[in-house]
Amino acid sequence: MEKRSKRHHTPSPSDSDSAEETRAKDIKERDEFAKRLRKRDEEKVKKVSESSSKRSYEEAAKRLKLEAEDRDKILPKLRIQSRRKYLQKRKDDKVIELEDDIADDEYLFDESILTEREKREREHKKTLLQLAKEHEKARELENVQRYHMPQDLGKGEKGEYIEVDENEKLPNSEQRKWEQEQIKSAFFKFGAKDAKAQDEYELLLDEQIDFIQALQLEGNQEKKDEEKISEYQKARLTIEETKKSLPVFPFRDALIEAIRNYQILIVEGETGSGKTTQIPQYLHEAGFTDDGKKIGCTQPRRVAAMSVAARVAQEMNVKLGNEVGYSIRFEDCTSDRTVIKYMTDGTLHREFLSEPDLASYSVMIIDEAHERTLHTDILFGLVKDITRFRPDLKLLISSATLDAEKFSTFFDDAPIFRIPGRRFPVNIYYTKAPEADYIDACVVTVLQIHATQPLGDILVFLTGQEEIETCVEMLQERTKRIGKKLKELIILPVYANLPTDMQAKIFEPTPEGARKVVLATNIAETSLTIDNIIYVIDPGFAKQNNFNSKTGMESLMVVPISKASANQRAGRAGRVAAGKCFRLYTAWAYKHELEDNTVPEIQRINLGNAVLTLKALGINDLIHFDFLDPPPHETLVLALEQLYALGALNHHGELTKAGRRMAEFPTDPMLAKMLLASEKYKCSEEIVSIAAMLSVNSSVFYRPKDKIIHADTARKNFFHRHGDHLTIMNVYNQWADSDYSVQWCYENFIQYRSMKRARDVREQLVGLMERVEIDMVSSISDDTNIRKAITAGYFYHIAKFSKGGHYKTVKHNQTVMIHPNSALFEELPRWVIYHELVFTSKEFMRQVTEIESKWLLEVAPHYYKSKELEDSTNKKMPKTVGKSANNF
DNA sequence: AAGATTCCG
Repeated sequence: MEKRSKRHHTPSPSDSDSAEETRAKDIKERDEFAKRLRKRDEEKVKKVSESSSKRSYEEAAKRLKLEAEDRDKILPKLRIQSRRKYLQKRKDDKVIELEDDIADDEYLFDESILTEREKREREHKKTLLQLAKEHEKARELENVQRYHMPQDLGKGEKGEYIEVDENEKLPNSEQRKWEQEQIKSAFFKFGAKDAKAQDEYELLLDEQIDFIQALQLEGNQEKKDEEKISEYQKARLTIEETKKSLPVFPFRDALIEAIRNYQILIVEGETGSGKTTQIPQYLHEAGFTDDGKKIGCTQPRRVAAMSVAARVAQEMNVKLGNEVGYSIRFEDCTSDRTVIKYMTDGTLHREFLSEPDLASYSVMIIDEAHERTLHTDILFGLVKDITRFRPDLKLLISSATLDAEKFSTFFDDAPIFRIPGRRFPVNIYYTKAPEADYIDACVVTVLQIHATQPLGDILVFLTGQEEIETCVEMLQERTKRIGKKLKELIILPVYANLPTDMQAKIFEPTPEGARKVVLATNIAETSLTIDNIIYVIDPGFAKQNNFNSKTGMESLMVVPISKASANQRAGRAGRVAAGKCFRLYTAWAYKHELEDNTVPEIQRINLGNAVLTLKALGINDLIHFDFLDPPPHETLVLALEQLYALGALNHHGELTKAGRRMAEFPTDPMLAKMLLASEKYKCSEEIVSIAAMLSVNSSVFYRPKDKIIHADTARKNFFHRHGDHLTIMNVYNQWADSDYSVQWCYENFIQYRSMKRARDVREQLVGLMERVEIDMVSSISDDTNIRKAITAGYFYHIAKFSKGGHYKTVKHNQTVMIHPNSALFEELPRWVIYHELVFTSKEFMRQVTEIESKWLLEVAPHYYKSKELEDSTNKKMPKTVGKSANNF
């Protein structure tokens, strides 16, 4: 608190008596509020368990599958099966809904195919030109000897590149030595064994890249045949036999014994060992649930929690949602009978608010701990603390390799239990020299593999949608040029924003005699697994989000991946047979330029909500909270400072009643404050819609390349003259008026998926508003009230149009700009409030709304003095008459 | 005049 800027009020000593009184009163009210919450929770648990124990298996399974349908990452096989089943079964509402969904999907899908084709033809010439240019560029950069950032490309100036250190050039440099040590076989040349193939391939391809084979990623499965048979047999194996065939099975008894003997155990097991599905069952069988307590297991992803729970329910032959269940946001599929509960890490984190001692659990398993999500990182500290006063609680931290030692140290030297995985060896190849243009290098490598390597699908890791699109175009162009001399190459993109049906294509089996290339973002690193990948191409980059707590600005940058990430990528080649991974960087770069591990999320993002939740859990000293890797000090200070300014903490750093209410919302504290403020301004209906729209990450407007003009005019039809918050409210309300129609979204260039999500979020928020005792009321005719409520939450995010002709933030006096997508881009009002600050090509404010400065004194008198809000010039700002001011 | 990586509550 002491770091607050001096221009803000500080309570003066003379106030202190009455201040003490109000503080005591507030804390009393807070505790009473908390008590009411607890009571409501108990009632809710009763209700839920009554209703869900009645629920039939079919119903539960259907719910799961419906959710799965909605998700993008489920195997199409499953989808087809489930669709068929539905059609044969009862034709209840759910089925009709599902059919509609499918029909809608196909409708959208057909359209996108058409436009794709159109686009391809139209841009054919353009692509050729681009290709030529890029080749030129690559040649120019040929001499560059350094692992570099990809955004350097395109700047086109040699001078921007740093040449290698002189040392590295020396004949006996460390690099050389090291590489020689590592190299097992000589140069790996494509098709070297087959002279004929080699000749043919030289004719086809005018470029090639030399690779060097270095280390091998150890596997423990030797022959493919063996696996093939077992794969075939697996289908006919009984569940019991399948369970026995898992690598974890032989360790069953030893594992149970270890858990009996130690309170905390680190389980190190590779994927495919069966640990996630089997260990909870072993513990259940061994009597860990006899006392009426549960076994909990957290997962970083929703799909994982659902599908693993479904699998375990099947193995145990029980109804999903009864003895085995799962709990994720928007959906709690558990009952009072549940003894094995899978959930997302975020769900458990929130659950702490209602059950801070995990009293209903006998064992808690934190799975996939190596992924180091924000939530698991916080759970580490919380759960470690609990084991101190609950000796009966067992704790398992489950992680894939490498990090186990670190976890062990953190958890007071807990023993490490190792379980082997099931994986085939992967040979790793590095480039001999660094590649100047890794997109081009990817294309060349794909073709090299295609021309010379035995059949098997290829997975290429790129950083984003745009890169993937250009790479797809390049590959299409070059394969066309090569013609029929090579076998068919099926080129498929995958990234999160790709429509569901396009995503599903990557799961379709590759036709006989053809080869599939999947161009993916790091979505393919963990979130989805593609069968039959034999070759992986890894340029070594990914996009990463970073939060700068000094400026409060987020940025998305391309950075080199970590060694851990590189190995995860390589591992994707060894799932069905021995594979090969081609790294488009040198062995030297891998060894010396890549970090061991990716910086954990907790050190890279805004911690506002996390800090509030911890405060609500009664953890007052956050600076000394037991973090595995502590977040930057400034990030914590900023979060605390903001919470104080928002009134969530009092000047003693204690949680206030407002803070306790805010903690109920799974959102950024400022957004939570805005929701609370809607009570005073009688516009909770509108604010809840705005909040829901703000939390779907700006992917509401759809903007296909070939219909940019249509999309932009469609977007402008929603514009509100006072700004973006009211614009997105317009979108939501009109969509609701259309009865949540898919067709409406399509016509208005709105992403249906985002809207659906906004609707889910909105429903949840409405429930939470009731929980924090706020009535839902509407004030649609008065946008001033709505804007005041927004201001009450976001008074930290104010910018003022200055004399220099640009905006400056009030807090940091930092020059920022209105994002070109904003409704106010051409308006330039004097005072604006913004939702977020993002650094891309410039410092942009995203989601901007006009306000009046006097409101700041009304909503945040403790934070603003009238003096600093005075306009330095008395002249009115000349306003551009926006052609786009199209109000409702 | 910009441009979406990925999860999670």
